[in-house]
Order: sequence, then C-alpha cells, then structure tokens
Amino acid sequence: MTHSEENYIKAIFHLASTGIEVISTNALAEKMETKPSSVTDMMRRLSEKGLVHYKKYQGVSLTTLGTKTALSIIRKHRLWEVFLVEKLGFTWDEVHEIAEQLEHIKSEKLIDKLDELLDFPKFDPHGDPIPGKNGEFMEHDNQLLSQLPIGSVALCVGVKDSSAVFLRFLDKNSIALGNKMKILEKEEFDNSLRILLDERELQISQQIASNLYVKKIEL
Amino acid sequence: MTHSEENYIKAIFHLASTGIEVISTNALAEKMETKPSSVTDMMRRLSEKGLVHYKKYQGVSLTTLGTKTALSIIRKHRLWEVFLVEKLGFTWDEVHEIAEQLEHIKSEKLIDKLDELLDFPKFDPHGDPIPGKNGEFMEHDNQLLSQLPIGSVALCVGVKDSSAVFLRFLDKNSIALGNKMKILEKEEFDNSLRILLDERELQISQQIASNLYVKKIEL
DNA sequence: ACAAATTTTTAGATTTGTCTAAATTTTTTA
DNA sequence: TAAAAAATTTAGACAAATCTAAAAATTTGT
Repeated sequence: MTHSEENYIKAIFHLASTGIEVISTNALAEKMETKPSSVTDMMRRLSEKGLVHYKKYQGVSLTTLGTKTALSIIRKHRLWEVFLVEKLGFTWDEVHEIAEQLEHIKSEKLIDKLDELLDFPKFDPHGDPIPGKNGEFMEHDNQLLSQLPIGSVALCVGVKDSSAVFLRFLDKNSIALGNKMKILEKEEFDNSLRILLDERELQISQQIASNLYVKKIEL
Repeated sequence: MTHSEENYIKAIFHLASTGIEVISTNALAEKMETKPSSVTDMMRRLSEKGLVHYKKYQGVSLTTLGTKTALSIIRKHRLWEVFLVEKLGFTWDEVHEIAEQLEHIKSEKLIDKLDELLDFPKFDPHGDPIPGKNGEFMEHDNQLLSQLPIGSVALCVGVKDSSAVFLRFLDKNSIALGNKMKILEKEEFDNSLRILLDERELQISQQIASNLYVKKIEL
C-alpha cells in the first residue's frame, strides 16, 4: 500500500466513525483536501484491492479488510504519538504532524516493540483509544462536557478536536486530561458553562465544552 | 526532497567515501539497483536543485549542499539504528531496513530529541560514526583486521560489511564490537588468520578479517 | 414529473520516477 | 588513429497521483 492509499483509508474510517456509514465522493474530497475526480480514481483503485465497497455514484465504505487496515494505521499513529510525548518530551499539540509520517513505516515488529516500550498504552495523548494488535477497538463511549447536567462531577478524559490551536488554548487555561471538573452553572444565553476545575472557577464557552470528553464520577 | 532523491544523494555519498570522487552513471545505477537512464534523469533533477555537480558524460559528485544533505540523512539513519537496538531490543542485523524508512521522516526537532534520548551516541550499532547536528563527520580512521601484523592486539570497533548475513555469521561465532583480539598467526596459503578472541582461539578467513574494523592497542 | 441544481464521473493533461530501445559520446584496442 | 566496445543520454512509454474541464447521473424543487 502507498502512503496515499493509507491516507484515504484512514480518512474513510474517520468519516465513518462520525456516524455516516456511506461516504460521498465530495465529503471524502473535502477531508483529503483534494478534488472529487481524484477521489473517484482512488476509489476505483482501492476497490480493486478489496479495501472498499464502491459503486459509481453510490458512495464508498470500508470492507472488513479496509477496516482492519485503517485500525492498524491508527494504532501506529497513536502509539507513535505516545512515544513522542512520553519518551521524547513533545507537547500534545506537536505530535500529530510527525505521527502522520511515522504511521506509514512498515514493520509489524517495530510496532509491537514500541507498544512494549510504552507499556501497552490504551490511550494516546489526546485521550483517543489505541486499537489493539488484533484490531480490537473501543469507541469513545464518553460524554461531552456540554452534555452534562448541572451539578455533575466528571474527569476530563479526551479532546474531540485535537487541532494544535485548541490544544494550546487548553494549555493556556491549564485544562488537561485527568482534571476533575464540576458543572456549577449553565448560561442560558450562550450555553457557556461555569465550572470548578480542580480548585479554580472557570468560564467555558459552548464551543470548548462540546470538544472535551468527560467521564462522569458517581458520588 | 522526495524519498527517492534522498536515496540517490545517500548512494552518491557512500560511493564517494569508498575513494572515487567522481561517480559514473553506471556505478550509481548498480548501487541503486536501477537503470542508467533513470540515473541520468535523476542527476538532471538533482543538479537543478543544486545538490550535485553534473555534466553530461562527466560523472557526478555532491555539492557542498549535497554533502550536507547526505550527512543529515545518514545521521538520521544511524540514530534510528541506535534507537532500535538500545531502546527496542532489535539485533544489529535487523535494523538497517527499518532505518531506511525512518531516515526519511522530516522533523529536525524529532532527531534532536532522539539524539538526546539516546544520550548523544557517537557510533551506530555497526560501529559507524554518527554525523553531528551541524555536519561534523569523522571518517573511520580504523584499520581492518586483515591489515594488522602478527602479534598485534586490537579492539574490534566496527564492521565494513553490515549485511545481515555477515552480522549473523559474527553472532554465530560470538564476535562482537568491543572484543579484544590478538593475531596469532597468518596462513600464507589463503591469508586466513588464527586469532585469540577474548579467551577463545579462532580461525578466521581473509574475507572476514577484511570486513572487521579494529583499533590497535599499544602494549 | 420534469427542469434545474448538484454531485459524480470521464477524458485528457501534468509530475515523478521508472522502464526499454535507439542514438550518441567516450573509451579501448588493434 | 580509426573501428569496435562500452558507457551514457535521449526519446518515448507507463504507473501513480493529481489537476481542470466537460459529460453524465442523481437529487431537488416547484
């Protein structure tokens, strides 16, 4: 498989995991920042290789093989991200671009050994689950901070948007994975939240709250 | 730079460091396992980018920029090899192929941090020197085992041939970097050597002896 | 339901890196 | 030193991945 093919497979997987199960040519073109005609060409190629189900004008979806392939790439990506943060001291907003390159390195053994070096992590630095060696994959079953009722107490366990801009915003406001937060008040006007973050009181916009995954703590 | 361009630059550097300073199209084609016509095309491209000196029918050599580029790629290759052996437990005969992929990862910061993680190693697992961040490079000033006079005592510091076959042969005979060896006798017939390796007496063919770098110990 | 709008595909071109076969230049050698 | 041999380059083709522009299919709206 070429890098480009792997990137398409990954993109289809990510689109599919947002709910849509049949992905349109245009949606994929936008995700890949390319033209629809290029997508059509690539879908023909991936279809011939048995990685996607594709019928002209009918959209595309991953085959079993395609899904397995996608999970393997995502596993590599996320393990490398853990490595970059845990072993090399990168910050969580720096690792994505480098992992985009490292995920294409071909060596089963390399990934197994990396997994071992990192002590078999289950989540990447953004809180996203790392698929297992044999394709086991836990979806985020977490709620978004914006969905919690007032008074709830929860742990921050992941980010939905893992763009560098958002991550640096969180750093600036000392919001990190593992923080405990309590919803104090929800502003009716703009749905912003007043929360207690560890010891600190904080005002958080709806935008922010709907990009933070949390795990409710029962009291 | 593309992977392919980087591989050509590296190949030219390696050919140049065997003594030849102007490399022929055919020599490069053989090294790259490709056709001379492909080499000609690539030389035109690399020449336009200012990486090589190239005049039709006159052979090719690296520019200052080309040499700097080659050293940077070799630095990455060798640091990754150290990582694979030291941190992931690979054997020295397994690392070359994986490092061939990893050397193309683009991130200055990644390599600096890797260098630091590995505690700024000066040699790779085969005893080859690792170029410095700013292009400082020490050539092997070592002698080959085959060049030592009878009676000399030396440390094994590197391998000239780092093919997996040769490395596994060394493993099988418990010859490793750091071993102390004393030349006991040279067989006139086939130039094979009888050596004392640590405690053990060993017969070594000329082929083997001319692929082991040693550093003489003054007594 | 049928014309208009949108989406998708096809056709043809471009770039990179490769190939084969033919032409050209350089080197060898008789 | 001129013909033969070897090395190198050019020309033309191909595959991968992309693009633009045009054609075709599907969806939408009245």
